[in-house]
Amino acid sequence: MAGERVQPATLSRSEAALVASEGKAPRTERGRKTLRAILDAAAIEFGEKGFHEGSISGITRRAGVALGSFYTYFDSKDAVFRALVRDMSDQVRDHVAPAIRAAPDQIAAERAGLSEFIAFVRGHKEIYRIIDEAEFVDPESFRLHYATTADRIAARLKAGAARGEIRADISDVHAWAIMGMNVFLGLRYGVWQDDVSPEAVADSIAEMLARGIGTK
Amino acid sequence: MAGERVQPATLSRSEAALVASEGKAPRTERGRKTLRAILDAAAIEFGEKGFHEGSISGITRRAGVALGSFYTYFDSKDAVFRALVRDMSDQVRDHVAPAIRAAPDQIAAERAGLSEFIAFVRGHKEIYRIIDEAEFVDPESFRLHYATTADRIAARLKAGAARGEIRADISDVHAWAIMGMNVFLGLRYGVWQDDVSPEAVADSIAEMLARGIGTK
Amino acid sequence: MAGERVQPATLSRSEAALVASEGKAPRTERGRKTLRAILDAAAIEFGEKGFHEGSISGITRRAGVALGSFYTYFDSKDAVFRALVRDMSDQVRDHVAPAIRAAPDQIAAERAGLSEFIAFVRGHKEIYRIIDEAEFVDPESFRLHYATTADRIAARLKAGAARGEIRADISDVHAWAIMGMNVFLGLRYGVWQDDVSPEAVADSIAEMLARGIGTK
Amino acid sequence: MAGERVQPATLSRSEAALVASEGKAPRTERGRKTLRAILDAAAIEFGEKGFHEGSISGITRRAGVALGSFYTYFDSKDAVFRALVRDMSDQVRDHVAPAIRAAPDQIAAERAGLSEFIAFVRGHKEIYRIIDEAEFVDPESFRLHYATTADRIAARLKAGAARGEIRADISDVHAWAIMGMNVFLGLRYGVWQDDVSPEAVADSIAEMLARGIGTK
DNA sequence: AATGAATGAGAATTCATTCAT
DNA sequence: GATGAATGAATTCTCATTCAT
Repeated sequence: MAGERVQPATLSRSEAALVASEGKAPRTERGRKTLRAILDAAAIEFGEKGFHEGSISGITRRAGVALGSFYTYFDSKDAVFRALVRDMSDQVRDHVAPAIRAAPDQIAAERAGLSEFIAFVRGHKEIYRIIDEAEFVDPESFRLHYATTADRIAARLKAGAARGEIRADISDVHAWAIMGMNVFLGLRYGVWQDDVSPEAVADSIAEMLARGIGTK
Repeated sequence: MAGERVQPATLSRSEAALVASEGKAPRTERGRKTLRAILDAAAIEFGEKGFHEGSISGITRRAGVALGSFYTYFDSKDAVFRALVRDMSDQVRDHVAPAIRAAPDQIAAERAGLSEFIAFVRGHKEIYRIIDEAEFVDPESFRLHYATTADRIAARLKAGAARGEIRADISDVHAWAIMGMNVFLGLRYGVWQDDVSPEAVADSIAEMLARGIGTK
Repeated sequence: MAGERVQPATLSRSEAALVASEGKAPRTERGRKTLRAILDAAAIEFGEKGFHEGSISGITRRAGVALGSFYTYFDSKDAVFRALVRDMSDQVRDHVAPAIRAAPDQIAAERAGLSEFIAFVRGHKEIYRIIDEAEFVDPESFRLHYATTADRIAARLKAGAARGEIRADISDVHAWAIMGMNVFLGLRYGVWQDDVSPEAVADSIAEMLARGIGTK
Repeated sequence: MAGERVQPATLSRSEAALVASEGKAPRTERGRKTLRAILDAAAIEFGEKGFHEGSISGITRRAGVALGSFYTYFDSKDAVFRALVRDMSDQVRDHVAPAIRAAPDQIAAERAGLSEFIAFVRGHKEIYRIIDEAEFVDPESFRLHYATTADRIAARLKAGAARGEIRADISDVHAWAIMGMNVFLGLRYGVWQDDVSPEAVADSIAEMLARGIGTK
C-alpha cells in the first residue's frame, strides 16, 4: 500500500483546481514537480501513519524536499489533508463511474460499482485511513464525501426506478444502506482480507438487491 | 450529546473486569466513585473533542479530580480510550440485544435491531466518534468491535436460515452488508439528522431484506 | 546482589540511634519489624535502581507495606537515603576493622583491609551505587564518608610510623592515595569482575606499599 | 566552576564526530554555533546541578536559545549527557597526555600525569559531577571511561617495564590502583581543597611509586 | 523557489507527599 | 499504626509554523 503511486505524475486539471483552492498553485515546471512529490508523499505518510501521527517533516522527507518547501504549496497540515481527501474521493468516483455507466441495467450497475470499488480499494488501502480520519480532522470533507456519494446513489436508483428497473418505493434510506454495505464490504474484502473475490462479493449482494429492490 | 450519562453510576461486574484489564482496580468505595467519574468524563471529553484533541486534564477537570488521579486508574491516555471503546461496544450490544431476542422471526429481529440501534445512537452520539476513532488510536479494538459484530449477525442469520426464515445461501458477505447498512443508517438518521424516525428507516430496510434474503 | 539481607533482622543500638536521628523511632515490636522491612527494601531498591530511579512506592512494595507507612518512619526520600548511606558506611568499617586490628604490622593491616574490603563488596555490590550516589543526593554524607575513611587510614599510618613500620614522611596524601586505590580496586575486582581473588589483589598492593612506604 | 569555558568555541573534528554519533549534526554555520552554545551550557548546567536536578530548559536558557532548539541537536536529555561525558573524558586525556609523553622516564610520567590532572581538575571542577554521575545515568559511558583510562595506564606501565624503568611484575592491578589514587587525589586536592599544590602531591606519590614499582 | 534552523505552546506522565479513614 | 487514594508541581519531548539566507 505504501509504495504505490497514488496519482499520476502530473497535475490534471481538477487537481490543479483543487490545489489552487488551497491557495498556492505552482508557476514553474520545477514547482509542479515538487508539488506532485509532496502530494504523493502525503498520501503515503497519512496512509501509513494517519493524520495525527503523520508529520510534515515525514512528508517532506519522503518527498525529498526541505521542510520549508511544504509551505510553498500548502498553508497548513490541515490543508494538505483536505486536498488529499478530496482527491481520494474524486479518484474513487472516477474509477468506479465508467463501470456503472456501462452496465445494462440498474442492478447490474450496483454490482459493477461494488465490484470495482472493492478492486480499487485493494490497490489503494490507504483510502480508508484517509477518508475516515477526515471525520476527526475535517468533518466537513467527511460529510461532503458521504453525502455526495449517497446522493449519487440515490440519483442512480431514482433513474433506475424511472426506467422501471427498480421498485418505485425506494428512497434515500436505500441509498444510504447501499453505501454502507459497500463501505464495509470494501473494508472487509478489500482492505482487511482478500479471501473472497470482488466479483463473488458483488454477485451475492446484487442477487439480494435484485430481489430486494428490483422489479424482477 | 456531551452532558448525558453514559453509564450507570456504579461499576457493574463487566465494567470492573474491563477496568481491571487495564490494571488498576480501586480497592475502596471512594476509589470506585472516582474511577466512575473519570470514565464518564472521558466519554464526554473524547465524544466532544475526539481522542487527539481531548486531553487528560480535560477529563480530570470534568471529573472534578486532580490531574494525577487519572493515573491512579489508567496507565495512559490510550488505556482509557481502549477501556471506553470496549465499554461503548458492550453498551450497544447490550442495548440492542433484548429487542432482537424478542422478535418473532429473523427479519423482524433485523428490523428491531436496526431500529433500536438508531434510537440508541440518538442518545449516545459520541459513540461514533469514539468507536470510529479507534481505527486510528487502537486498531485492534476497532477490528475487534466490527469483527465481533459481524460474527454476531452472521450467527443470527445462520440460525434464521436453520429455522427456514432466511434463504439458505446467505453468508458472511450478507452479515457484513447488513452491518454496513446499519452503521451508515445510524450515522445518517441517528447522529446527523433525525428527519426520519428509526422505525420508518427500519421498516424500509426490513422490507428490502424480507424480499432480498427472506423466504417470504 | 538484590536479594541479600543487608542488615540483621533487628535494630542494633547504633541503627536505632541512626534512625532516631531521622526523627521517628518505632515504639512497638510490630513497628520495629516494619521499619526493618522498609530499610532492607530501600537498600535493595536503591541498590538496583539508584536514588532517582528508585521510588518510595517501589520500597513499600518490596517491603510489603502500604505506601503511607513509609512516612511513619521517615520524613522523606532523602531521609531514608541518608540513613542508608550512614548505615552502609558503618557496615564497611565494622566489617573490615577486625582484620585490620588483628594484623601483625601496618603493611599487613593494609593488605588485610583491602582484601576484606573487596570480599565484602562482592557480597554487597549495592554499596557503590548507594555511597557514590550520595555525591549527588546528599553531598554531606558523601564527604563525611570519605573524609572519615581517609582520616582513619591516616591515623593508622601515623601509628605505624610511630612504631617504625612505616616511613616517617608519610602524610594525608598517602592516606587519600590508599583510599583511592582501595575504592577502585573494590570496584574493578569486587563489583565488576571477580577474575582475580581479593587476596591476590591485596598481595600485589601490599608488596608495592611495603617498598613504597614501608621501612623494610 | 560554573562560568568557565569548558570547550573551545568551535567544534573540533572529534567533537563533530561525537555529536554526529548522537544523530544530528548541524549543516550550517549558524547551526554549528547553536550546538556549541548548547553543549557549553549543558556542561555548566549539569556541573552545577547534576543530571537529575539539571533541566533542558535550564540548558537552553543558559544557551540563550529556545527550548525546542535543544531537540534540533539532541534526541534526549540522556543524549547530551552521554555526549558530555565522552567529551569530558576526552578532554582530560588530551590535556594530560602531552606532559606524560614529555617525561624522561615512567615514574616521571606518572608524576607529571597526576600533577597535570589535579591542575586540570581545579579548572574544571564540574568534571567529577559529570563523569561520576554517569555511573547512574549512563553506566556504559562510566565503565568505558574508567576501563579505557586503566588500560592506558597499564599500557604505559608495560612499556616502562619493557624499558627497564618499572619492575617486571606489575599488572592491571597496579594500573587500577594508580587510577584510583589519581581520582581521589584529584577530588581531595583538586576539587575539594587546594591546600597542597598539585606538584607537592605528585612528588609524594612519585616517590612512593619509585620505590614501590620502580627499578631504582 | 528552496533550505533548514529556530521557535514555543502544549500535553502526557511521574511521584513525593499529605491526609481521611 | 496502617492504609491507599488524592494531589499538583515539575519536566521532558513533539511538531506545526515562521523566517532569514
